[in-house]
Amino acid sequence: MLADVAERAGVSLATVSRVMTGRIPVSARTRARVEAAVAELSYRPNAAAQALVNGTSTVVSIITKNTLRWGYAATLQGIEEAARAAGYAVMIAVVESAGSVDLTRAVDSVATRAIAGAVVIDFDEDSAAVLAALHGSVPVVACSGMVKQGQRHPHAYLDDVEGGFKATRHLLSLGHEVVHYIAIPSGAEAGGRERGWRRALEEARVPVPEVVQADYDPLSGFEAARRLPPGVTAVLCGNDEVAIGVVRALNDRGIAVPGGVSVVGFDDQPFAALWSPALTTVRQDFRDLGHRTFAMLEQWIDTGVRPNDSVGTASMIVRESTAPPPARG
Amino acid sequence: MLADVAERAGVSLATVSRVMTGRIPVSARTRARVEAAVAELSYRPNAAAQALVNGTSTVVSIITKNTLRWGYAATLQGIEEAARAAGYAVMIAVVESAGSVDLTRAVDSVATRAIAGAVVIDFDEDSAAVLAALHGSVPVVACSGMVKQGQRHPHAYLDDVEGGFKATRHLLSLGHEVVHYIAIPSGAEAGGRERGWRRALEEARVPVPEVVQADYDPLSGFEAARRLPPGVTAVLCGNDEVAIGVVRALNDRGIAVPGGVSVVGFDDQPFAALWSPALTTVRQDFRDLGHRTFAMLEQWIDTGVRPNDSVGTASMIVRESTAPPPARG
DNA sequence: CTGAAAGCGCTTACAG
DNA sequence: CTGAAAGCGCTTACAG
Repeated sequence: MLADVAERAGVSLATVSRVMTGRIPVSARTRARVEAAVAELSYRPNAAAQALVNGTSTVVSIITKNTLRWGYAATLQGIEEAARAAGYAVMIAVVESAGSVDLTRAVDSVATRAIAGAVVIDFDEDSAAVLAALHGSVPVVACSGMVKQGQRHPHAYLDDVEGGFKATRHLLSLGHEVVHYIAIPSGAEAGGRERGWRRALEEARVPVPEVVQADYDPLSGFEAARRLPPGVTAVLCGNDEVAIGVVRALNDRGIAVPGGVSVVGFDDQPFAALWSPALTTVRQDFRDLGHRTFAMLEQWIDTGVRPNDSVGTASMIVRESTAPPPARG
Repeated sequence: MLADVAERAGVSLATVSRVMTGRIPVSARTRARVEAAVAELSYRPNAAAQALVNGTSTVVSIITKNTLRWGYAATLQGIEEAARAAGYAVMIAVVESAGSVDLTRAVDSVATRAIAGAVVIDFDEDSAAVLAALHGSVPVVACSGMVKQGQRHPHAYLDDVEGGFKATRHLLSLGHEVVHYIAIPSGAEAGGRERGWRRALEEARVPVPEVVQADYDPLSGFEAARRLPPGVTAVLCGNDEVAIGVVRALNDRGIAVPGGVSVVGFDDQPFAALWSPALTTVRQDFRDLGHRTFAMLEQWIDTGVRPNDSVGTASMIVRESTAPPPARG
């Protein structure tokens, strides 16, 4: 194709290449001729050939377990935005399980593709497994909900521990004597939330009840709420969707929120503010997490120096679903 | 790199290439030697070189305006799943606006990258603009919420018109005399919903009230609800999130749902079933839409013959947010 | 069954 | 400022 342009413009391949890359001086006349030819032929360089000769590419790969759930999708959006702004195209590789097939695929996606770097959304154990299997041909940066020491790859973090801690403190300060936790599936992210909850209870020298396990969705929250022991007055949920199910289950049993039980969510999804009752929750800025993660990757690609970790903060959003515990009967 | 393997195994480049591609007979002994060398060197073929020589690639590109909102994200997930199952890697190109920069980028992403084909999530005008600008170097399939005639590219459809129609019929059959519509931003998808609503009203020879415009999010639904005229008894919303905001706005004015006003959502997002009241809504299977879209693309890539359009169906999910209108005061 | 050689579409020293 | 040539890492006729 380059050859077509060269012929049309009456110059050599090299010259066309020079005006396309724009790095080396070309006379104005020649440049104009070439540009005209490019336009007439609506020529587009072949990315594969460029990648081959340059040894580098302008694509980055995002490795993730999921693309639909709020935390993942919002983080993905943040990464994509930042990558696009920096002129990179993005590939996405989904690792559905830690099975060797999926893992190999994901690892290959960074090893065999001509990519400039990769980011892994390290929110769960499957992504963590991929991360562990990634050996450094290109820069790889990860993001996660909980600060972990001794990671092989640089990380951008959200502070889920702080989030869980603040939420639990909030409930305690309202006068609740016990705060229950309904967990989303474990992995780094959930782990941090639970850990913050536990720490707040321990610091307050208050009993730490058994964790009730849910999945990510509202229905699992609904079912988990049934497994809550009697006498509960406050519950922190692993995410807002679970909280929705919990509130509904409570209401169905004739228990008002927050009159009978206080409920706190996690994430501050868009619907949280408009729920009835509006959900008290912990806001995590996943999009910013994505921005930070990509910024680290870009810096690494550009300068060759491994970036430092980055940490975000969680903020408490108090709305209508929490209140002091009901007076003892 | 191939050369390293060849040297290590004591064979020619061609032989290594043959065992890698597996298409041409190689003696068992040679194959074993090569495979051993591949393993020892943990050799991975360079995708750029392969793409260059093969002229084809195993990546498909997804072009979309958004990756976070429910309809887009669920469709994206469906496409990705199907692509992965078929052995394709996926790139994603986000077109944030119809501005020429964004448009050019998106078009280039299919023109310059070595891709096997592309799918565009044609839910809005910006994606439609990209679609219109795509001229056929590789197969391109689109998906959309409303059947449109005379499309240049094959489409997989959701039947939003049917969905809007069914929802409106449901409200009418409950005894409502007027059904209002709160629209999400227009573009193909929203357009179909509105069209179905309008058709149901016209068929019933009932007045068609003015459309109230919202955005995609709950807050915009909340605000839109304030612009509803007095005396409303039934409202169909462009999506579930808007419905959430509408319910809340109504409640804040002391109007019960469904006691005072019936509200219907659209999409059946996971939270809809656990809402209070549980949301009556129209289920659209976006994930299946993604599967169908990719299947069409794959067929086109494999057989070279342009696929036929595919149409899905919308189903009505009746829950708690709809009821007969209140008795006249 | 296996090897030597050409070629995929570019970029970039190296000469002029 | 511009061109001829080599080379990026593979695959695939073409000979043997």
